[in-house]
Amino acid sequence: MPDVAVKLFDDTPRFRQIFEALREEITNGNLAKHTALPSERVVAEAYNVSRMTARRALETLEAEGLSYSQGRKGRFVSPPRLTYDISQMVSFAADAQASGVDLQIEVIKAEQQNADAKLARDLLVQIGEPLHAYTRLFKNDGHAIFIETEFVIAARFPDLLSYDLRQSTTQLLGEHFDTRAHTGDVVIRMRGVRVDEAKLLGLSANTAGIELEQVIRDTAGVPFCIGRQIWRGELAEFSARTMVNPEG
Amino acid sequence: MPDVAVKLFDDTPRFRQIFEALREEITNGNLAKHTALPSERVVAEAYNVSRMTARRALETLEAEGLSYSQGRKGRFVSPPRLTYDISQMVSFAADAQASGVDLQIEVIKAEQQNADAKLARDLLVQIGEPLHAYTRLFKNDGHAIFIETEFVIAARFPDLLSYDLRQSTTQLLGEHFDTRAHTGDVVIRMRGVRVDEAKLLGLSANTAGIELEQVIRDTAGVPFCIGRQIWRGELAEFSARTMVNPEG
DNA sequence: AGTGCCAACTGGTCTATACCAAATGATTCA
DNA sequence: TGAATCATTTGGTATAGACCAGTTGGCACT
Repeated sequence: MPDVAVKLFDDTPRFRQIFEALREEITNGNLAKHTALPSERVVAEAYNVSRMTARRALETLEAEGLSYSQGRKGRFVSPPRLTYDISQMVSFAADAQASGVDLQIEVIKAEQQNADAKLARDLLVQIGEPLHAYTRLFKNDGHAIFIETEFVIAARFPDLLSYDLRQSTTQLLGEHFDTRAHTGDVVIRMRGVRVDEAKLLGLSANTAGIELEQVIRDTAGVPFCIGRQIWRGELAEFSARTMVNPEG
Repeated sequence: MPDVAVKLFDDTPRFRQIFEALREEITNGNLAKHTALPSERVVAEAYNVSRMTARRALETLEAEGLSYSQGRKGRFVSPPRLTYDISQMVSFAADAQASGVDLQIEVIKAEQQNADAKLARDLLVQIGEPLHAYTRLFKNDGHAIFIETEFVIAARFPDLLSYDLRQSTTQLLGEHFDTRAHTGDVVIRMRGVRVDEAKLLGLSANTAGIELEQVIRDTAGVPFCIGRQIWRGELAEFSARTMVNPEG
């Protein structure tokens, strides 16, 4: 009766033992990235537990960022994290492509909107001001990593939406509208992803992600772009260089 | 048969409907922060579902950062997020106290360690170099928000551990060792909390938190302190000011 | 008034089962 | 060759029970 023996000498939860065993497999490098993990039912039988316990173990892997779920397709080994340097005002797209990351951009939506109270405040415009709003899905190796929605003042960049948005918009605005990003404010927080976001990112609802809000200003200090990103939390990390404010 | 009627016209999962109902209660302001939420069994009976489904709804609240669990004490309404400005090199402690946040610092551990490979690299010292290592738990209103472990070069700050560590160490190092933080590198990522961290933070294992790693340098550009923080993700957000690098 | 104990909570873990819908893959038919 | 079909496998949701171990509050005894 090996099961009983285990329980006598190890009171860590069963699901956690299984989780640790699976984690070993991944971190050892036995399983390459994007490899399929055993299914809930297979794990349940292999470790002689109920499916719910096996599921728990697999979900814990996901919480640790070691695997990701593709709905009813199965679970897969996560690739290593991407790093996004937020203290440089280059866009993630430009940055990633420069360092050889295989990046795809998919335009989900592009439309004209009117500024709500929050957008108006951040962009220093009146409520109701027409804005271009476009949402794009960023993928690495064909796997979704984050969704970004950007808002720019339509009057300043009239025909922006007629350009191909599957590229760095920082570059687009620089080349065609002579507007260069100079300073910005960033806020990073963890939050649960919404249902629609979860669908695009290919993860189950009720998972947490990292939200990144950016206000971008030109050389005159005038804000011209608001960006809101929601990242798969396990696939990214954000770096910054900081400095004591010289004026105190 | 109201249950059937609901199911006919709303196919969102039952646990999600309950979650949304509970969320309403909180965001409406009907429930003050740190108020106890109904228990799993109470919710189960109130909504006529099994306990596991009620549990699921309550866990979703937690994932959204709207509540926190205190183990077998119950679940409670979360307070609003704290903001930590990472682009200023003032410590969170100094910053928080200046803006009137009720902050308590608890020293968990303080000891001498030898630098491992990673610490040695970041601090520009030899592997094995003696370091002061101290771990502190930061609380707001009596509720844990993050754990910080700092590593400083022992030779440079010989009797640091004899001071009261329940204060901003940035200030401590400035006052007693004439060392001022000038530049730094920060990395932010989401990750699952470890079992020991979960215990200190008062949350269940397998939850995700935000890790913040800092390298702090003096006015000469020499690194003298490594800080590693793990935050309750739902209780914080991190802001930064960014700027295009003038030298390109 | 204090103390210690016990019963009634709480969440944490786990089993065994069930049905659904999406995805997959093999088979069959045109 | 190509398209439609169907059984299998997948994760998602849900039920109804069970036992355990911390927490709490009241009750009885000092």
